[in-house]
Amino acid sequence: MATMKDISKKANVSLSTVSAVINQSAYVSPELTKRVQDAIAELNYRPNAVARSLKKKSTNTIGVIVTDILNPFYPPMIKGIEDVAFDHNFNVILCNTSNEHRRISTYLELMLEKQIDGLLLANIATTEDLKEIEKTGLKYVLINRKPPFYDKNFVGINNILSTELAVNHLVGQGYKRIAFFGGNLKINTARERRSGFISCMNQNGLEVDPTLIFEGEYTLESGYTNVKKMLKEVDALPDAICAVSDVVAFGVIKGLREAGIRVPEDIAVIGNDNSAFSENFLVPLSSVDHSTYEMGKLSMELLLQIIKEKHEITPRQIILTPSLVVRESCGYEKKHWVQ
Amino acid sequence: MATMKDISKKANVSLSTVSAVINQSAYVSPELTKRVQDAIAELNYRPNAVARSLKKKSTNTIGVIVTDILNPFYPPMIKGIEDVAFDHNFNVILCNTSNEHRRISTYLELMLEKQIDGLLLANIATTEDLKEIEKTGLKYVLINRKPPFYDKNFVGINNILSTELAVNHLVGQGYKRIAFFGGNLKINTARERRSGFISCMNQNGLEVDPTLIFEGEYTLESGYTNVKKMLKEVDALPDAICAVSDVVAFGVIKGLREAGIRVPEDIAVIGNDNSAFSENFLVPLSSVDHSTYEMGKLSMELLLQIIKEKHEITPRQIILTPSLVVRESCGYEKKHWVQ
DNA sequence: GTGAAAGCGCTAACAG
DNA sequence: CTGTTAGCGCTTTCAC
Repeated sequence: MATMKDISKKANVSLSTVSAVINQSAYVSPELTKRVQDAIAELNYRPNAVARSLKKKSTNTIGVIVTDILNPFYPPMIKGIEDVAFDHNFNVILCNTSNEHRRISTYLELMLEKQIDGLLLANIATTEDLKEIEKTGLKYVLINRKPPFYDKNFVGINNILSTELAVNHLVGQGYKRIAFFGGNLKINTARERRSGFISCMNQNGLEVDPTLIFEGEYTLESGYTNVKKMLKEVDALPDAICAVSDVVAFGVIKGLREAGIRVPEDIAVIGNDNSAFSENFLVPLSSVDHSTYEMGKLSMELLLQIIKEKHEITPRQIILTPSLVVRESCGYEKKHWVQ
Repeated sequence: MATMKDISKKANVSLSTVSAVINQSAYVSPELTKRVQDAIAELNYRPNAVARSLKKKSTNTIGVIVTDILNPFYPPMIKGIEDVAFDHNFNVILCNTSNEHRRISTYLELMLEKQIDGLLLANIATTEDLKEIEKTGLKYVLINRKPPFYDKNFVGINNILSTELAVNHLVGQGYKRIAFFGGNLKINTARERRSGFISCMNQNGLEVDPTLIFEGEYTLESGYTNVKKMLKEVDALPDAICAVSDVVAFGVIKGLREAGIRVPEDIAVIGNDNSAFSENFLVPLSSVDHSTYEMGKLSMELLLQIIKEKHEITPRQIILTPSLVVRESCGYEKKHWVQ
């Protein structure tokens, strides 16, 4: 691999002149410029980014940590991140914890050693995790979930509104006895969506039956086991189910079907987050779109800003607005009866 | 950020002693070792990987280039790559071309400048692309697709066998008039799957009707438009359709359903590659699994070997064996009538 | 405007 | 076994 030195010899100029034409950081006479450029072309020279990084103390590289790339929630987000990174000549190092929480520390150390310029983290929900991140001193922004009282850089969605949209759709379709299949209440999104559900039910003058509120995880299994539990324990089944996320809704529908209960004919189901799988799920799932691609984009843009600012910039929290996506799982026709 | 120099001062030893304990590259007396370790802990020192890389000319970083991370084909592969990278303290830089072919060149340059140790590329099918890759001089392995006459490092699947498995399943279910919805014949996998189809039909003593062989792309749209075309132009519809990939099968099924044709009651459909979407597709899709996670893992392991070898290692091509996955789209019960 | 020289943080000879 | 030293390839003052 040719180096700057080779170029300077070949072009018969000094190192700093070569540097100046490469970085356009100072005026260089046309003749010298051309000589340098020719030499670069001739030797097929490419600047060595690691040497440059060592000197400049910046790598044009960011890390992104996600819990499970197999979860359809992430690919659009990652794509969003990567797209703006590409436009700014940044590279992204992908860290997939595979839900092994302890991998995070290892990744953090590796990133630190690699001198990345910033970090994007999806679904950090606990104060302990946050502490570990803060300890690195890296610039970062959190995506989607956040620890309690977190007031720094963040991009996420209006979770309360997301369940309100879901509930209102259900109510609009004529459903009244609505169950909620929630997530782990240690996670802010689960708490917010749950409270959105309750307040929206109230606002619609609907009673919320506490035996129809389930806690769980953001997994298909959780939806599945909870629905089985409901089928066994609850006397009066709901006529609709509002799930905290699409994967949970998937589990719900699978459980329902296994029990011979039809969706939406017998029970309607609505998801939340509009995963890529939902459009063509066994029964096309009505959901609430979270524009995760946009989340990825915005978080990367925010991070770029933070990186570029010399002085501490005042934190920004970007909260996106979700939107309803009507498909078939809440009864496509029923709508018309009601309105 | 503390440097080795800080450590050496604090511990009152020389730089090389510090280096020796960090890299365990030479014997250091227990006392000195301890003094160094204490200093490291006290100053919260982390070695600077970019300085090390500059010196060692190796970055413990690899790049992976994929065409579209939104395609469910990739996440398992990426996970496989990332998992073995993690185990070897390597980081992976993700490059998503978003199907913009020209992005490849930019990524290649960026990677080169960043001095990555190796490159993994999924779905490179043309000689031109290959040339560009070769020009970088980087160590690399190709995944899934390969250009004509390519004889270097590669990991993929036995494509011929994959369609044979599909056809045999169809035949076993009692179907005889079978259509093939293929891919772009510029791509080796499409060619191989097509020839697997034809030869397997022959071996089963079945006629292949040329009007029932379609060329297309590896997209949902392609399956959809081709099936519409078939419905319009073909007099005697097939009783089964063998699709070149799962997304193509998705398009086929959507088109069929729109036309009021039931799957599998009226026409059976089988996919190929068993995407994550297939299990819970509108009608659970029978398919042929390609173990893409395994492909990712093996390709990364191969790349690691290549990187470590001093001298040119003889190329290896790893061809995985696909396996049939029976779900509902080929008639679950029919099986029993036939056998 | 151009060139010489110092140094980013680390590794690896090489002496001692 | 420990310490000194010379770079890795680049950027950036600072003289000229």
